[in-house]
Amino acid sequence: MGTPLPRDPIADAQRNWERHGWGDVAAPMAAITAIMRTQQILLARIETVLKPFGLTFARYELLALLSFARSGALPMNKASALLQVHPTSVTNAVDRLEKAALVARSPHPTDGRTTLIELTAEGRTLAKKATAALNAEVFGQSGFGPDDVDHLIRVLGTFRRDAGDFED
Amino acid sequence: MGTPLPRDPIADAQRNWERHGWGDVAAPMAAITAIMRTQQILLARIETVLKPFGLTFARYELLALLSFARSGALPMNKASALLQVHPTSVTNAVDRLEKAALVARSPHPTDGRTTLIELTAEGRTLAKKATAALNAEVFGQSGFGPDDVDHLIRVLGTFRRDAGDFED
DNA sequence: TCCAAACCCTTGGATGTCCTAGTATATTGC
DNA sequence: GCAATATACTAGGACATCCAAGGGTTTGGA
Repeated sequence: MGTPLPRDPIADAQRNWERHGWGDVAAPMAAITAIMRTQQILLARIETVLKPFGLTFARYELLALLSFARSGALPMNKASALLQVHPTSVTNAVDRLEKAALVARSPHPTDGRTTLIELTAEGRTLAKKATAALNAEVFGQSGFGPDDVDHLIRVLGTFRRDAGDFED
Repeated sequence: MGTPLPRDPIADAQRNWERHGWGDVAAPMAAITAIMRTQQILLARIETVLKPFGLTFARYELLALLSFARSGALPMNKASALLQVHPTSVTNAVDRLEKAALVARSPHPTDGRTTLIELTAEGRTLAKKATAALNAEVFGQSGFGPDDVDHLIRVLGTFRRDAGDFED
């Protein structure tokens, strides 16, 4: 959380794995650990950019998703599926966004079980601003070169498909 | 979280970005989002394997780290630095591991501020078993090919170094 | 027709992460 | 030698995620 370490702790872990006779899985272990750490770093950057907007990444993702919906509204279960998080996480996010008047709940016109989430005008405005900030300060300066970006998209896309995220 | 989606939600997001004039950052956005989602999938797999051992990933990481320490003991601040998590997260993990009799706190011999964490015999045994399970069920079946693993290690290693994780 | 099964959302609980602040111990500088 | 600063850990709070369980609504088969 502070000063850079003198050595890469993940490379050290990989060496430890090899030293203990697990050389056959040391590399995948290191790759997976690196993904976990990279996610942590990226999430921290994103949260830093979103904080001035009063948003967290979870809430931003929901706002962004709604802003792309044709009607500006989505059923909660649909949002849960598209964001690939547990339904209770959506409930949680909607509760907070609704308190902030960025989204509103409304009953589904024909299905009494379903609740629709809809962007408010403020919500739409804030989503635009937050997206501009993220594009400028995170996505536009990811540190990944174009070739690496393409490779990541391809490799992780295959991984996610194999994991059952989508069929496409 | 359920059935596979008909289409890749991240590819859809990338298309939405492009459609709204953010084509220059759409690809990095997709790559970063893919990293976040991949981390989520991997973490879920890991937690599933560790659950029978009564461990979470956070606690496992601490046990594994200690099992590689020469003396079998580490100062909490050292563990925090190596695991790259906030000191309070280590306090939290140690609290629970200590309750489970897997680690023990002891005072540092010369520095009264420092607390050492030490593996118990049970802790060392459990760490071995959990590592074997993770190697067999997660790292050994990551789904990443050898070339992809090497590429991920290299690209994410550069990213982490640039992000200030280490100097090496 | 009507009741069981399926589905949708919410509540409550467990965990983990971070931040802020507070207490105790070391180190430093005058 | 002592006060000011730095370091180490912990307590409390805000958020996020998941799981388990409960109450309301729909659907579908007997």
